[in-house]
Amino acid sequence: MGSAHKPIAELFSALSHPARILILGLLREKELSVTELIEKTKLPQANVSQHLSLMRSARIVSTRRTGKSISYRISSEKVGTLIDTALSMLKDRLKQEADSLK
Amino acid sequence: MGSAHKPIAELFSALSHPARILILGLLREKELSVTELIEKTKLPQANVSQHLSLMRSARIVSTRRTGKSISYRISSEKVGTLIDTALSMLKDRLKQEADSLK
DNA sequence: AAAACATATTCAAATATTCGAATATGATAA
DNA sequence: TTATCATATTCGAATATTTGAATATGTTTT
Repeated sequence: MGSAHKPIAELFSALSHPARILILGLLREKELSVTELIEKTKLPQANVSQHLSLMRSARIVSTRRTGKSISYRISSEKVGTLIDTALSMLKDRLKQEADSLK
Repeated sequence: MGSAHKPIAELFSALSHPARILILGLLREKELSVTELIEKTKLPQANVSQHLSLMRSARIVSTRRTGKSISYRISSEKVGTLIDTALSMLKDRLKQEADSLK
């Protein structure tokens, strides 16, 4: 298996902003419209739309029209896996730090 | 479980550069000195050192002195898991694309 | 058709990241 | 100690990302 470094880095790059992690956390529960995401995140409309657009380009979310609005959803369960693994690493660190205090 | 969005984003950020993915790929096989990493990656010394320093700050690699040189290694198998999951997502996409060509 | 609503895009300013060149530090060998 | 080897840091320029404000587009409702 060759050298997929750039695409891998791009994938992680799409995950490398707190607002996007927040949005993905919400989308993990259920698909949501842009308006709902704006309400739940308290972020400005343009900002939410920009982050969604970036994640859509990176293909970590996808969309469908649902009546008036547009719903976003996570495009693969593996996105959730990535976030869970990252979270698990952070927890490991906390445990390590606690342990090293004796 | 609270809102660890920033640390999670920072972790992914540390993974969001092709040179760093390349380096991590090499370190997955075995721990390597900076000199060895420079040779294997063909990247300039300062550049390698900068990327290593960044990953060290992000705690995805750690170091030890080994005789003359300093060896870097991946600080958790979960870093490998993240990369594998990302790779797997990319493969899924290729399959999808192939399938959608009939 | 006009108004209202939902979402996207553009633009420029602010901020952050990356890079190479040069220099600095630190350890070992002579 | 001086020289050499291995690694790190600093600096400024180039590039990329993020943001808010404004505007545009597209869809429904009236």
